Amino acid sequence: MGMERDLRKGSTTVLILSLLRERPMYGYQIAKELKRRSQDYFDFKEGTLYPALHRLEKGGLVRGEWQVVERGPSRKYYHLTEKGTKELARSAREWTTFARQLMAVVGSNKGAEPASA
Amino acid sequence: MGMERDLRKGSTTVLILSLLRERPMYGYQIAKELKRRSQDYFDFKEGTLYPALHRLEKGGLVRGEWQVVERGPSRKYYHLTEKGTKELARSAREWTTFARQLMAVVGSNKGAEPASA
DNA sequence: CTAGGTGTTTAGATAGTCTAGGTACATCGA
DNA sequence: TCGATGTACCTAGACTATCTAAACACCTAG
Repeated sequence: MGMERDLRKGSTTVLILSLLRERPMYGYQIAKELKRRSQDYFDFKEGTLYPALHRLEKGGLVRGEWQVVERGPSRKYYHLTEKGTKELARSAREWTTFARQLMAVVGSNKGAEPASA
Repeated sequence: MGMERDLRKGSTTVLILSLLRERPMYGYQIAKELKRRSQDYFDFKEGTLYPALHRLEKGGLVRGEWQVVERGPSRKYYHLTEKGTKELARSAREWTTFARQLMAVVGSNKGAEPASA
């Protein structure tokens, strides 16, 4: 029923901003790094990643700069703007609240015995 | 940028199933109960709730039965099916994993000082 | 009489994600 | 040499969950 897909919706932004907080990165690198850190749990598709980066740049949260490399395709390095830093703080709080609220309701349904027979 | 909206995407199903695990409920009741328990944090809109219930029923996760009330509109009570119980267990695990993975990356960006100036 | 609460339904708009294609070049194995 | 794979970016179109906003029907309180 495509739930794995939707539960990730909206998390893309905060994940990207979180990585960029550490240092500037280019798109391909962001995807690889995220995959590595999560042991393959997060695996950004290009159709998700690049539009997201463009959206963020348009919104003024990141700024991208092309950088030519000796061998291989040029890379577009993105870094956080001041606005992006603030947005990261805001959305990190928001996700924390959301996760807490969700878990308060979902609670311990992991075992999933029906409540009453 | 509409993030509050998207972070809720996909959580609707697991929230509904979680409530129905306790006892059968009708749509309006689900919305009110969820709002109450979360101190207004969750506030299902009708355009989200009812299509979701229909989707779940179509998918065989819940079954609805009309019940006539003395005074006031009839109510459609939904209860978990066996399939729904299993799906609840699965998606609860999934959300837990997701929340853990997300927090591992987002970590403590709540304070949001840039990593290196 | 009117406003608001109960209770369900749905058409249409919005928007983030995925599929799947493209471009371009380098490297490695057969 | 040829093909597959990896790097690195871009995007059109489809999909779909959510929201807005309307409708319908009844009840109660002011």
